[in-house]
Amino acid sequence: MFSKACEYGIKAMIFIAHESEGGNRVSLRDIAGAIDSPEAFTAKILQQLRKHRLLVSVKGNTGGFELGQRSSEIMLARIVEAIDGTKIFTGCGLGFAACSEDRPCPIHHKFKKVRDELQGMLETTSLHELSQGLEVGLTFLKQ
Amino acid sequence: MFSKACEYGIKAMIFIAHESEGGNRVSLRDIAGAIDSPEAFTAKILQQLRKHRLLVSVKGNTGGFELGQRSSEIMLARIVEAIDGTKIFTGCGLGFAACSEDRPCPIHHKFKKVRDELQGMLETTSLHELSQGLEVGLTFLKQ
DNA sequence: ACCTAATCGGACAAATTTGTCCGATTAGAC
DNA sequence: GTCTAATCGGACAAATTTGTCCGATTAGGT
Repeated sequence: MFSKACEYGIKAMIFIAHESEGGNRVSLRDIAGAIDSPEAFTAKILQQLRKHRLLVSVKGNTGGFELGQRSSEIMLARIVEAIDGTKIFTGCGLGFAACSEDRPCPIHHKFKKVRDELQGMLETTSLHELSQGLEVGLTFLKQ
Repeated sequence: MFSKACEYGIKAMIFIAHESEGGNRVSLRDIAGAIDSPEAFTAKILQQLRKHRLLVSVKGNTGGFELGQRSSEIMLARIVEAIDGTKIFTGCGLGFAACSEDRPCPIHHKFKKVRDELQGMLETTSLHELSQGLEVGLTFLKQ
């Protein structure tokens, strides 16, 4: 469904949101440790998120990452878009570039319904909401 | 969403269903031509589908492929399963192997809802239904 | 000034997915 | 029997995704 990079990206953003409720900056090492991801690979993904302004980074001795906006304003859809692009929201289920209402593939209408529900879910779920689940111990970022 | 192999597999099965309404056998060459797929790669995918009894193949001069069951009995879910496995139906949105109701990842509940709708769609959509759209010119296997 | 701990970026490596090639086998048509 | 057109299977190649390494830069602490 999502790429590995996107999975790491979502986990990282949730962790950063959770840790920086009090405005704390988080280091790459802490992030990779918290979400069990390869550090160098995670760094690449955080760079992508920074370029999309979802993160702010600070270099130097006490540097690290913070959210680029308030956690309640960052929706999952923005993270997925930044890493995997919009194909998951708009792409054809059978991979056609020009599949459309006018010239639909055989599964177009049925697939669109599911795709739209996925997009709706991602567009309405904020990091704030997800970090709260962590806070109260209802959900987990590690297994 | 689906792998390229799975996309080809679905297209191929819809085409075979459509062509063999009258019991006609279809050659690999015809299939790959009809769905614009690389012939040798498509052959591998058809072998997988045959091993899962979704197809029957006949070797020799007048050989080719036919459906292993009636088109109304073959649901999309069986094809996806045969090629991509069941991870798309049961897998965690963040990639955890042991994500569950007991120890859910942060997006577990919201993701499960979408995943279940996808599965429901695939479980209730038959090849017969899809080949009818082709027949009346409402849908297309090529662009 | 120097040390240290952090991000940044480019080049590289490994793994997976996608795609190709070719020889072996099969069976119908003549 | 021979020719031909088809599937079958294994080895290989290309492309993409995932992951690693390392040197450069940055800035705080002493």
